[in-house]
Amino acid sequence: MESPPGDNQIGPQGTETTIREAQDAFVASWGQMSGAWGISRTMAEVHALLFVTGEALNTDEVMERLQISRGNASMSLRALLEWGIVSKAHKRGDRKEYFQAEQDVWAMFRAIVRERLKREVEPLIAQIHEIRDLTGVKQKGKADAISAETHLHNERLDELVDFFMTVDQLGQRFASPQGRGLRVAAKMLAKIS
Amino acid sequence: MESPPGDNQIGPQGTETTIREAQDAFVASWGQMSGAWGISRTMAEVHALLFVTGEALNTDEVMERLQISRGNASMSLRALLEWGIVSKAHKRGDRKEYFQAEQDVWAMFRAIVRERLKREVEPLIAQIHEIRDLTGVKQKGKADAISAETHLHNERLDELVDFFMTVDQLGQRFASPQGRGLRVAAKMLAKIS
DNA sequence: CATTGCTTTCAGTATTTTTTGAAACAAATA
DNA sequence: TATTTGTTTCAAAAAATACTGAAAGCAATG
Repeated sequence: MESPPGDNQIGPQGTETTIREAQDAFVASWGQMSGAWGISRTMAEVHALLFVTGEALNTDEVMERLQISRGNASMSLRALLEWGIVSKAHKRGDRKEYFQAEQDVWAMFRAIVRERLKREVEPLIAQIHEIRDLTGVKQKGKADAISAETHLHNERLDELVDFFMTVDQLGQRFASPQGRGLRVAAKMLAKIS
Repeated sequence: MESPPGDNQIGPQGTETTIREAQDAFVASWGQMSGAWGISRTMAEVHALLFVTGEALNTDEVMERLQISRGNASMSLRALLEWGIVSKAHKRGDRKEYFQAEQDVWAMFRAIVRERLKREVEPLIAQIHEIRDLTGVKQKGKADAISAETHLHNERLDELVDFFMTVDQLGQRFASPQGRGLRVAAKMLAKIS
């Protein structure tokens, strides 16, 4: 069970324990980000585990490896399915359901962008629009009898809506399946000094 | 004190109460997003209030308007200062400190991007690098005696680091003061059908 | 259609995060 | 330097969130 001391490098002997250590470290790192990402620690950890092992695991394997309850594992896996970054798999001769993470990093982030637009950006746009209507519907024509204060208020909200609509459109483009092209564009853009 | 019924439109009479309603609605909407954004509800609400009023407010005004404690207001304001989206202001003849939100929406999001890169992306890159080193430092040369499993593991982490480094570079560009140009680029990119 | 194997749900519990409020601190004025 | 005014800190309390485990649900097999 114990690995030879000082053996944390490549080679036939220590490989498996080292990989597992690396996987655990990755799960912990990913899990730490959960707060900033607005998801639960477990959800991030389950995703990290599936991603870093690259395997299709069943609920019991996830429970065992992360030491979490069945309910927690089940809910986290379902949430990951809803985000579209984990999919179901089946093994012949096995009635269990297996789960595997999207392995293409860019595809994974496209799914996340798609989902965040749907859950955050688009509802916000709708809500700000409603709020905007409280102080007079947008109208290019006459400058009406609007107080200066109201005018500034309206401008602030309009700018915000405008920003989020731009983000939404850019995001949609990135998130679309054809968005693959953007990967190249992004890498080029990022490198140009 | 009471506004004429049915008067939620423009005009001298109901303007002030309507603006306040709109502001409160905005504060509530923004506050709802706090969870997804990984910040506390109060912090989002304080920011929303400063942004939507466009005024420089002092701690007491914020406490009163949002019905929160002094400690909470103080901590939220400091956090917003650290994010760089709220700044201090002083009024002559007044010893209180006033706080005002960045009003330029694009500048505000540049600050947020800058901060998230620093707090999330860059530490993640460093950590994944460390984890990557557990299973052999990146070396283009010889393909060594590495197991297929280790090889795949390494490839997964390398892809991830590569992705985050691209995001970091793109983000830096957007977040830089010269990133103003990107605003135009983004709007154009978003519109091209 | 009863049984078995597996998954989901959810009320109760535990944990984590956020908020409060009062004391300590700091800075300006008398 | 004492006093007054304003800000920050932080232990304790409250609130929100996440997790557990057992029961209910569902579907495949005998």
